Amino acid sequence: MEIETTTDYQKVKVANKIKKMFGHINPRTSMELCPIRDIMALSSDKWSILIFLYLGFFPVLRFNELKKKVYGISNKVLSERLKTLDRDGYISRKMYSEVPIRVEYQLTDFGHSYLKKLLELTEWVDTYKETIQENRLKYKAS
Amino acid sequence: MEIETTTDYQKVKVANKIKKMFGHINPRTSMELCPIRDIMALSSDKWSILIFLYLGFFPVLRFNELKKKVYGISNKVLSERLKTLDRDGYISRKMYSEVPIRVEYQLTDFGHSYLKKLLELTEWVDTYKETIQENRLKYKAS
DNA sequence: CGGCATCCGAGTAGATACTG
DNA sequence: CAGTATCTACTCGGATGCCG
Repeated sequence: MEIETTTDYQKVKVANKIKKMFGHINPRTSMELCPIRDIMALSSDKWSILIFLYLGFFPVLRFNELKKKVYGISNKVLSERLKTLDRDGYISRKMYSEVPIRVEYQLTDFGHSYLKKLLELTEWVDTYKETIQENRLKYKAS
Repeated sequence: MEIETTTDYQKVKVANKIKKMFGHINPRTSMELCPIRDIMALSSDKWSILIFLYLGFFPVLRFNELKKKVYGISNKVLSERLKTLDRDGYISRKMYSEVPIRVEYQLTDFGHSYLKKLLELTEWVDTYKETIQENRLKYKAS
């Protein structure tokens, strides 16, 4: 898999985007208070990524369906993640007071909007995952 | 900040992309072995994001320069992250055997390629960070 | 200067049991 | 069914000291 070189022009464009976002990039106090990093860390941790992907694939899922699909996740962590994603507006939680109780989760429009971007990053990683494996082997050998 | 609704057509497109990436999405054993999630978790954790952004903004940085900029990071963690990013091919590490020693880090073309995608996600978050704050307030109130 | 080794504390994850 | 409660285990981060 060949990586095209990034031109200086493109690098300047990237730098400008960063500058625009973090205009206050120099004063050290501002950057740490900036919420972007923490928001991203919450919505792109290893479990949340899977939750987003599954809800992007299956429009509606119940708690135990998610638990089965997001293999390896515990009740506790799934519950926490869903609560966080609900709180931040990425997913909606609908409870039906039947017996037994039924709760359905799905992406909101906001969540879909985020997933689109997350998916692009995921696709990049998918495209280059072998490259990364090779890089690791090379590194190990050196 | 208004979120445009995602059309059903777009949702199908997203689902297809996911299916293409995780064609083996059903057998529960495959998904967990899939390295994509772990690669993403490594390169989009809260510290790595800042390292990428700073190296995208300042083309070349030394260890202690990064440490000052990535405010709050410890020697140990910075060292670990840089090693991982170097191993995976995102950054290059050049050592000059002067006294005192000088080590320079910069993004590789591979790293620049990744940063471009990461930046798009970051921009999305930057655009909607107020929305997320509002969502949290609404959630708290409910 | 650029780390690595070591130790320690906090937080987080996981397993299990239990409940409305 | 959809969680919560509890406990344990463990990873991870932070601080410090040292060395080439």
